[in-house]
Amino acid sequence: MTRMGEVEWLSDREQRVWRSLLRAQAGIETELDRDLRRTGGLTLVEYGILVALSESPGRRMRMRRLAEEVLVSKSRLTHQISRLESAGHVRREPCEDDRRGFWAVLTDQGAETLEHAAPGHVAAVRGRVFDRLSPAQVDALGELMAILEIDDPATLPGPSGT
Amino acid sequence: MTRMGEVEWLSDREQRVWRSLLRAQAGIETELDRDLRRTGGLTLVEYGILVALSESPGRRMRMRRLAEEVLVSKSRLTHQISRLESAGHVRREPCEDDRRGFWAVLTDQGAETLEHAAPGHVAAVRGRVFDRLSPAQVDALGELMAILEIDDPATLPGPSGT
DNA sequence: GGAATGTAGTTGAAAATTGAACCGTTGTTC
DNA sequence: GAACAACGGTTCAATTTTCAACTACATTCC
Repeated sequence: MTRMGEVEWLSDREQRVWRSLLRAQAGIETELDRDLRRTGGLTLVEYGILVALSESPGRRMRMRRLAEEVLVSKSRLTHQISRLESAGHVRREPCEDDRRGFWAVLTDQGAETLEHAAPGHVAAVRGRVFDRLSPAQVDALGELMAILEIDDPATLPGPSGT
Repeated sequence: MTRMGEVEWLSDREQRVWRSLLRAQAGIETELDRDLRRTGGLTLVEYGILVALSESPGRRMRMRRLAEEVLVSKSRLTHQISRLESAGHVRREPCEDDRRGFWAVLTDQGAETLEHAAPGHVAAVRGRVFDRLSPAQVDALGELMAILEIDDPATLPGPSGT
């Protein structure tokens, strides 16, 4: 079907699906971000960082790990944490057993901010996504996103898998 | 179910789906952007702009309309177009019948750049999305994204609709 | 026709992001 | 144990994005 040098174009159907996907993506992100910023005083990424920390043992996480968790570059995380630090939401602590490393630690104030922001954000997520879907559709969405979130196409089951 | 002042939290299932969604979103965007930048010398947004123009009659579009089409702010579009203009991909033309307005016009060079970038990008989209899904799954994805791309929850059919 | 109001698009400065270069530490290899 | 690669994290400069004015034209309404 696909020959060397030839590229199989997207079908009309795929084209439409792809554009819907892009629009849905953009819409969800910008709306939730705007909402969260307004009601909770946080960015979507900042929120993600605080959540990750709050769920981690000792409310702390190494920078590298945290960067992977929230899917941002090392550099960006450094800046992000600096801002959160000067806002009092996070504190940096040197790592005992690896003197290159630092812990990003959620402060009480940060936890408070998070708890304050969470209900509104959850409501927004519901309104933007889950309230629109039947349970079956949520399942379908979960299945699809599980496939699409994987970076490496090699480790995949599925139609092209066998 | 939902009482005043109370917020219904996400179920475990929803939580997992939500995180998958976020990761899939981020993964798709950053990977396709990186790829497109490397092989085509364009940003995902720039690509979107050129595509929109190429498909519009006269290869041109008013700024406002274009901004809506590619889902960026007016301001950002101005800058974006300025860059594309100084790269020779786009040209601005004053609008005859509305002297406030401008056309963003795709140049031949821009069209060429686009055509050169497209195959690689399409291949990347395939690899990142469609090759991983069965036709039935593509249909399901399309249905879901069609629901989620809509901004205004009011104009919705669906489970909460009646 | 003229005052008010809305719309198209730009500007400019502040803030955020990127990417490469960098520093100090850790791990590995011989 | 010395040399060297790899890692964790920051820094700096360049680029991009954002947000709030702002200009100029268009539209409305009396």
